[in-house]
This record gives sequence, C-alpha cells and structure tokens, in this order.
Amino acid sequence: MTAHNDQMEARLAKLNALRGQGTDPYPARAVDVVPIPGVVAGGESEQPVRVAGRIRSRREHGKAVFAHLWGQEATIQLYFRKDDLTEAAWDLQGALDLGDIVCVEGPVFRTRTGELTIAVRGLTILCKSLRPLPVVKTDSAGNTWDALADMEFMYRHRCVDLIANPASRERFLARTRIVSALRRHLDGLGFIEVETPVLQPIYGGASAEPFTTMYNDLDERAYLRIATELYLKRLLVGGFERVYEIGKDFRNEGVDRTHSPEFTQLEIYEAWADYRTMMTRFEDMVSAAASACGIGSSVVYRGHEISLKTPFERIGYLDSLRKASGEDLFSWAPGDLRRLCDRLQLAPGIVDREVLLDKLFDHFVTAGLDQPTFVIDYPQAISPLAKLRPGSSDTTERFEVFIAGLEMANAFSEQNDPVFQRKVLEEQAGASALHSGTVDEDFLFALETGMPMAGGLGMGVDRLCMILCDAASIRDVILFPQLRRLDQ
RNA sequence: GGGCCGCUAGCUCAGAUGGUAGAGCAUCGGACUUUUAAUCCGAGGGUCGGGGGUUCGAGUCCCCCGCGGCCCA
Repeated sequence: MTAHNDQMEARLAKLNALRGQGTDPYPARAVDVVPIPGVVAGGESEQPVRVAGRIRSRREHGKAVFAHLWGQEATIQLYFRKDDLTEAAWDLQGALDLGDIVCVEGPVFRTRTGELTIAVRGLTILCKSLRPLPVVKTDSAGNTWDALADMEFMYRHRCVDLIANPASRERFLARTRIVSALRRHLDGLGFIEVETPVLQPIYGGASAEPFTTMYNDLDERAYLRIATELYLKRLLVGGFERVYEIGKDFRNEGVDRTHSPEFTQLEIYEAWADYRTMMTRFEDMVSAAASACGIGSSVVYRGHEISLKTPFERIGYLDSLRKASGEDLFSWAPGDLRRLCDRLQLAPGIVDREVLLDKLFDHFVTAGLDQPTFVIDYPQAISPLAKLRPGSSDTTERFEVFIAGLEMANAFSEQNDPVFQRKVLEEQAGASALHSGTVDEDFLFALETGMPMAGGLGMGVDRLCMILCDAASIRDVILFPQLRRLDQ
C-alpha cells in the first residue's frame, strides 16, 4: 500500500522493520488476558497481570516511558522501564505508535502521583495501526483539546469517532440498552419476537415510496419493506397472539434531521386488545427504555425539559387542529385547503383533501407538541388499516404520539373486517402513487381466514433514542448513517 | 427543493483591506529512569474540497460543481 502522509509512512516503515526482525505484527494465536476493569478494581499486585488494548497516549522520559492502554471499556497506565525489559521488548516499545494494539504483562503498582500502573515486563504487539488517530487530550479538570469535531468525519469513519469521542461511544451503548430494554419488556409480557420478509413482492402497511430492487432468479421486481405490519398481522391470524419485530424499514424519501431512509422500527401486535391498550404499551416501553438509560421521570432534550410521567396527555385530532388553526378546517372545501397550503408554502402539488389536512395538521399541531402527547381518533381517509370508531363513519381508533415535536409512534385498533379492508385497499390502490397499485391478496386471504381483534403499534426506535440521548440528528443514533459517496 | 454557514498539515484551528501559507497537538531526530495537556532543543509535513474566471499576482474576489452542517419547505 502507499502512504498518504508522513505519519503513515513512518508507521509502514516500523511495520516493515518489525517483520524484518521476525516479529509478526498481526499474530493469529489468541492471547490469555484478563479484563482491564478487573485489574483496576484489583489494585496493586505483585502477581503479574496480562492485559490487551490499544495504546492511547505515550510520554517518553529517556529510559522510562509512560503510556495509557485502553481496552474492555477501561484504561490503565503502563510504565516501561529500560532496566525491566529485554532489549527486544524495549526496542519494540520504542517503535509503538498511538493506536497500536498490544498485550502487556507485569505487576501492578502505584506511581508517585497515585495512579495505578502496570510495570511492564513483557510486551507483544497484536496489531500495528497504520493510520494516525485524532489525539484528544484531557486534563485533570476535564478540559479537552482537539476533540474530533468534524461531523462528516464522525459519520464516515465511525470507528474513529467511537475511539476518539467518549460521548459517541456512550450514546451507542445507550442505544443498545434501550433496544434491550424494549425486548426485555415485551418478552416479559409474553410477546414473541419474529422476523418477516425484508424483500417483498408487494409493499404495504404504510404510505411511503419504496426502494425497488430485482430478484434475478425469479426475474421479478421486489421492494424493500416500508413496514412489517401486513406480515405481523398474518401471524395474529396464525394464532401468535402477541408478536413483535424490531427491524429496518426503508423509505425512499427525503433525509433530514429526523428522517433516515433506513430506520429501525418496532412493531407490536396484540390480540384481544385495542388502541387504548397500545397507549399503555407505549407509555410502559418509554419508561422501560428511559430507566435503562438511568433516566427517571423527565429528560432534557435540546434544552427543553420533557416529562415522561404517565399517563401522557391525549388530544383529539380534529379538536386540536381546530384549536391550533383557529379554523374548522375539516369543513373546508379541498380548493380552500389548497389555497391555505399555498399561502403557507406547504405540500406543493398535493390536492387530496385528507392529505392536505394531514399536512396542515403537521404544520399547526405537531410542531407544538413538546411534551408527550397522544393525538387520537384520526380520519378514516388517512387510516386505511384502522378500525372505525364505534358509531362513526369517518374517524378511526388510531393515535399517533409525539414527543418534542417528533412523531414517535402510530397505532390503531386493527381493521379485521375483510370485506371493508378489501374495499379500502382497492380504492387506495387505484388512487395513489404512494401505494403499490396492487392489492396484497395474501394479506386479504389472511383477514378472510379471520384475525382476532387486536391493537397494533409501530414505534420509531431511532427517534426514541434521539430523545433519550439528547441527539440533535437521527444520524447521531445510527452507527453507519447513509451519506453520499465521495468518489465517482 | 430554498436560504445561510463550513471545507486550510493526521487532529483542532489562525490566516483585515488580494502579495506563492501559520500555531498547538501529532510525526521525525536529540535530551531526560515515577510522568500524565510531561518538559526542553531541532526538523519535516499542505493539489488551502474540485474546476473555471478576474488580476502582474487568488486560501482570500466572482461563477459553476462536490461533500457536510443548521434553518425553512
């Protein structure tokens, strides 16, 4: 390989020198090491310990050298003393670069300044690092210097971000805790976790533009799923009464602070339940996820304190729209709605009354929903898979829940009337480019077989992580966010 | 899609009014056997995001493009 700069050149030269001396810079055999946190907890020890990790700092003092070794989520200081090492080990030590991965062995003592330190007697290189790492320095008062600040670099080289930014590392560990907590919570309620197809011949379960791909062997077009809904409901028919799936959905739409084309959604379906059950499920899942992050009854998100005390507030879709807009928009003619949207520069090109109303709803109501709020009873026209409210012909048992202005979840009492569902899906297939234009006959087959009454809920896992981790952008809670490629 | 901001050494950043690039850390060489933002002496390192233009001369001014951020849609 070719060096891109003087630092890589120096490292390559050291790598070649190691090989020249017969030292393998990338050995294969496992090393028998103990975790660094245990060493730190164990204190001073005459008995030598053996640990492995990455060299993060180095201070040369002539015939003594100090370094910090980072591994297993902890750091310990190393002390290399010429008199304590073989000539070969001392030379190897001298050729170490920041970022190299090594195994060291020696007794544990405290330095004059009280820092627990391994007095290195044996040293093995486990992996030579060829790229210079950002060198972040921190003093005893906690001030840091030269912290990696280039967002693009962090997104494109997450491995370096995770090494250099403890905050980033913490955020992703928190995400893992959140997802685990959601699983644990649902498992505890007797839900079973399942997996449904990512590649689908007909996409459905939401209104969104899909990614399209090709199944070569079948010579058929395929779509990446936009939701798991229609498959999970088949499982309700099949007799699994509490099911959930955590997985990636794909929507071929705009990318912004709160939208990623590839995002993680949790969907749960529960027989014998309805949308009110789902409100409780949602509240409890948020509480479980929060407490897994050490968060109690409130969290600060972007400077706003958000109360997580349950029950969350509930407001009616139509009422809140009326209140926020000061108009009874629901009685307006489509043309008037279109003109209002023009004035507000909203939803260009759209003429469909219900979609316009929904855009106006986003504009007038959603943005203001700072505290967790269930918006309930959505119009049937924008809720094709939800059940009508008893006694209503045009509103459904559906809610969306918002926190800090972000849509966090969408849920309903699931439509299980196969005749009604067929009618709605057929109308929709004919009317909108956002739907596949094909009715999912196998889904209707399932409904015709008979699906128990059920509540269902879809939750944006990335967004929940944003709130609980105080992340400004969805990219900050996705390890490898989608970015434009740089070459070509 | 629109507006604003950013892109200079491996990292973090300076570079008024145009005069062929600087600092700290990192790197390389030297000194130093309990340091910790180690210290001290010395050195190297840049297609200033890319391409055009204006100019005797462009990191700097103008235009186009790329990538990213923030805000709006």
